[in-house]
This record gives sequence, structure tokens and C-alpha cells, in this order.
Amino acid sequence: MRTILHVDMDAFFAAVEQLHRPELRGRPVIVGGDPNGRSVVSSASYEARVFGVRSAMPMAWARKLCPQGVFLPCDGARYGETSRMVFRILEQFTPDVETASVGVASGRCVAKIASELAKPAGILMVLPGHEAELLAPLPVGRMPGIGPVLEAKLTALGVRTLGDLTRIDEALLERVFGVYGPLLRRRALGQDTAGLHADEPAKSMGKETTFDQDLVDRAAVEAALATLAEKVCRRLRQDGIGARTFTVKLRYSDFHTCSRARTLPHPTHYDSVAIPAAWELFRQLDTRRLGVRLVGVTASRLRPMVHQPSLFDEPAERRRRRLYAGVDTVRDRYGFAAISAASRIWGIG
DNA sequence: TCTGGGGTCCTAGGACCC
DNA sequence: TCTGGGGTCCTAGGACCC
Repeated sequence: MRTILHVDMDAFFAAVEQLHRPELRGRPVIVGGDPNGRSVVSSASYEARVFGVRSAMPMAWARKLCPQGVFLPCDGARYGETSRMVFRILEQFTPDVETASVGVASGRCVAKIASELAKPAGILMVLPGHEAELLAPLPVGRMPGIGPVLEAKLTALGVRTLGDLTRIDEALLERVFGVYGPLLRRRALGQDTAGLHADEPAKSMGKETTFDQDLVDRAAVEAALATLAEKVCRRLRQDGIGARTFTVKLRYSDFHTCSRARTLPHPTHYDSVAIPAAWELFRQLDTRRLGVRLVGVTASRLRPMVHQPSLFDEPAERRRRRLYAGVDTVRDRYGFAAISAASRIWGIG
């Protein structure tokens, strides 16, 4: 019999801050980006949640709701270190972790919901055969995969709880939600057959940035795009893979968001290919006279880069490989910006 | 009060081939 | 002169999760 333990760190970033700085314990701690900038809340302590502060809420709202809060920037290195520590403990099968809640069940969805119900700092075990019973009274929005949009559609059908979802007409469910409908019902019954699939290779990797102020100057947007493309390519090279598809994403000041993609015949991980592609996609995409709030570059259709020996391009390809190895070495030593501008000038095809 | 950044998965429609 | 159906690949957009 399969047993899945879903371990969920309660208000993890905020809890880590309170762990390392005892004077913050008992105080509303809000971790996120610059509270005066265009950022959102990453994590709010339970003391801050009392004021209505939630994850993903704009920092500006959080500040209004909880002016006395302690606002802290994300300390990624410290959270990573703490997370690794937690994993070392979990590897020894000791569920004795103070910052966490644990749900135990036969399937992933139920285990996750159980960990939510166990909060804060509890353990909830769901015995096989009792899944549907636990789920029935819960609002549909508690099920992973049902967000605000699906919840509203279900409400319109008169479905409020997961119990309601198990009783609604199957054909209707399929008409409204397509292939997802029957799946939702099975999950609501606790029949969750999805196993765990750790360690699968990534399907895409991307970088995006929201500007402090909307950019009107298109040259400045293109400069930002080049930097993003360089960073994405750098990650591809580090992983020894290339991408066949590059996508540029653009968000205007009115929050309208659009994207354009291009697929290449062969995978690449070279700045000199990705940057011109990103620029061209951006020029096709940028049809409105509005400030630009965000741009992003995403690589997908990821493949291993096989360096096929070819009669003609072999020396050029070898040169290029050496060039980028050098670029990466310099950046490792002196930081990313050290070579950014130069690599754009080199641009060999 | 004004909306991050990293991803995954699904859908609809078009181009193209047989 | 008009037109089927299946399959594959690709694009754009949207919902969702952490």
C-alpha cells in the first residue's frame, strides 16, 4: 500500500527569519520585494495573516493592511540552506520538524490537503477508505488544481463543496471542463492515482523582469531582452542542453500581456542566436504605443546539445564553443555583467 | 490597494502531409 | 471543380501552482 507524506513548510520564509532573529518572533513578518516598488508578498507570518496579509498580494496592499509589519527582503541563500537542512532531517524519516505540517495519505492530492488542514505545525493522517469523507465538506477551492476561475464556474453550476462535485452529472462536468472534468471528480472522491515523478528533466526555462517604471524607450527594452536571453542561454549551457523554441513575452502598462515564439530547426544555447531572435520577436510583437512593464525570454523544446561533426562548420563550431566557455568562466569569476556588453558585439552567427 | 518570477499543462486553430 | 479525415508540428493564450 502506497503512503505519501506531503510536508509543507508553514509560512516558510517568514518562519526562517523568525528562527534566525528571535526578536521577530510573535511579530507580523512580511517577506517579499521592495515594499515601495512593484512587488508582491512571498511569505507572511501567522501574526501578519491576522491583518489579512497573504502570499502573492501586492506589497503596497500589505503595507496598508499592516503598517506595523516588519518588511524583509527575500534571503534566498538562507532559505535554501534551511530547506536543505530540513531535507537532511526528512531523509532520516524523522517527522519531527517544527516549521512544518505533514499530511499522510494514499494519494498526492489528499496528502497535500491534509497538510493544509494540519496547519500550523501538525500532522494529519488519512486512513485508506476515508478520503472522500474528509474531502466532502471542504469548499472546492481547497482542491489543488481548482483556482479562482474554475471555482467560479463550479459555483455557477451550484457546486460549492467537494461533496457536491462528486454528485454532479458526469456529462455536464465533461461539457464544461473537458478532459479535466472527470479528473476533478475522481480527485474529489479521493481517488488520486497520480504517483510521484521527481527528477524529470525541465521542459522550459525562462527569465523575466518587471521594470521599476514602465519603459517607453524601445532600445532600453531591447537591452533588457538581450540580458535576459544571455542569462537563459547561460543556464542552458550549464545544463548541457539547447532549446529549439524561444518565446518573448511582453506586458504593457495596461497589463495586457502577449507573446511570440519561434522554433529553430536545431537546438541552440548561444547568445548570438538567441539575442537576434528575441529582438525580432519583440519587434513583431510590439504593436502598441504604450509603456512596457515587463519583458521575458523563455526557452523550450529543450534537447541535449549534440555537437555533430560536420565537414564545413566544425572549426567555427569549435571556436564558438571555446568562446562561450570563456564567457562563462569570466562571469563565474567577475559576475554576470562583466562581459555582457562585449558578448553582444562578438555575435558570430 | 494595483498586480513577481519560476514553472506545468491544456486548448483551439492553422499549416502541411498523405 | 470540389473536397474527407487522420496525423504531426507549431503558435498564442490562459489557468494554475509554489
